[in-house]
Amino acid sequence: MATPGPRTRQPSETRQTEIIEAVLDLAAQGNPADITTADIADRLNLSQGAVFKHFPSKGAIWLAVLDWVQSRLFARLEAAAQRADTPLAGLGAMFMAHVKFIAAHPGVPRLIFQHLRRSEDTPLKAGVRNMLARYRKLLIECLGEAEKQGQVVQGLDKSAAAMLFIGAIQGLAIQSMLNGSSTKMQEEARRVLKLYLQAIEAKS
Amino acid sequence: MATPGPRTRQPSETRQTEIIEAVLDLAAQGNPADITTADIADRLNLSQGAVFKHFPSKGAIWLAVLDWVQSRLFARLEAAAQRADTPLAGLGAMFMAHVKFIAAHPGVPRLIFQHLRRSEDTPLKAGVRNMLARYRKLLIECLGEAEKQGQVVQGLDKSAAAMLFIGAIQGLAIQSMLNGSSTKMQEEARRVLKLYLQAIEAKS
DNA sequence: TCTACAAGTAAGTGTTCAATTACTTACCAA
DNA sequence: TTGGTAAGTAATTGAACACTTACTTGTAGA
Repeated sequence: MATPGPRTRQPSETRQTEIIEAVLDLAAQGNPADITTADIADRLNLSQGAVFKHFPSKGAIWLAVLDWVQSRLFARLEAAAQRADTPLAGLGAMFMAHVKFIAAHPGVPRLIFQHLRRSEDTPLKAGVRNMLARYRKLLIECLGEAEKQGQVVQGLDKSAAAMLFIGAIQGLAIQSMLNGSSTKMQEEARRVLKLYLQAIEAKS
Repeated sequence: MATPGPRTRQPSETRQTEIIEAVLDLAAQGNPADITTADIADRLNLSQGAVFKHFPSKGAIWLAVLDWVQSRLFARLEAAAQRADTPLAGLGAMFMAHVKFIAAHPGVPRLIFQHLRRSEDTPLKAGVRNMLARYRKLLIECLGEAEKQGQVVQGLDKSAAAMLFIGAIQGLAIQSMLNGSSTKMQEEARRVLKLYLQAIEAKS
């Protein structure tokens, strides 16, 4: 038995991951901005004050969550790309992997958008920007490979293609945030992806 | 002279529009969630309490702002579409008109995303959803016209095409929110639009 | 001119929430 | 066994903020 009775006295490392998971769960249900340290504590059956034994501030929690998201998401994206046979198939696989990730963690888009909104340069926003830059780079590499192999039109505007790719996913994410259900999302994603590929594929 | 000296004692209707403009200005500078009624009052050289002479609650202010945005945006979109010669040109004109609107009112995407984040169904969120539905409908009509005239591929997935259109704009909006400058946005928009049209245009 | 009312102010109230404090308890190593 | 420390609690603090209240003032219309 791993956790007998009411969980007490976990090492800080464990608590930190528990807190991150709690935030993701709470973000999936409601407005991330409304998540309080008391909400987090409740979910772990802890007192509100105990949260601050494991993170120095609430901002530090957001940073840790962002870090978690980034490492998990990119692990999935890169794995999907490498499993594919061709660069273009890799792009498609990344698209669907990303959509799957969002469906599995519905709180993530909400979190991202929350930090985007601030116009000052917080560490949070820098983290989001960094993540998007990394994403663009990954996409442009893939597109470059595809161009070499003649899978996409020669002289393709790869920067614009990356932007449209990310925009398409963001559009889907927003759609699922609006109607609250991510059930149809997978199917819609397939159709949008198909259309996207029309824009970049080498003409037959 | 319309406004001599320190403005005092304006009719409520005037104040209401002043408040809406103040909110848009403040949202352009910072996090909309951080805008307080005191911030708004400061900007109009009023006391904080005076704001509530013109709106019953802060939520009513958000609703009024959303309404303002919706009516202005759609006026521009529809005008752009009608000025164009063909349905496809109309789509392009709408795209650029929307981007221009965002560049002119950088606070608007922030406001929209703010209300999207809540998962409960607030009137605000319903308003945003309604606006997006109206947008989709407008796009699908345009695409239908273009299909009739043979400007786009026959049997085009118009729903997916509308989604990709909106996603592309959202991607651009997020981009400009991230780097804080909307200067390059117009140029990037042109390139993304060109790519988008590749996806739907009838093959020559 | 005067008066009713819309528009304004200043000073609260109540609540929410992050962070702190003072204290307690479980656990591990010597 | 015992002492130090990491993990926990309950209670409090202080700031922020939406909204209210009691009162004042400018102004349009009779």
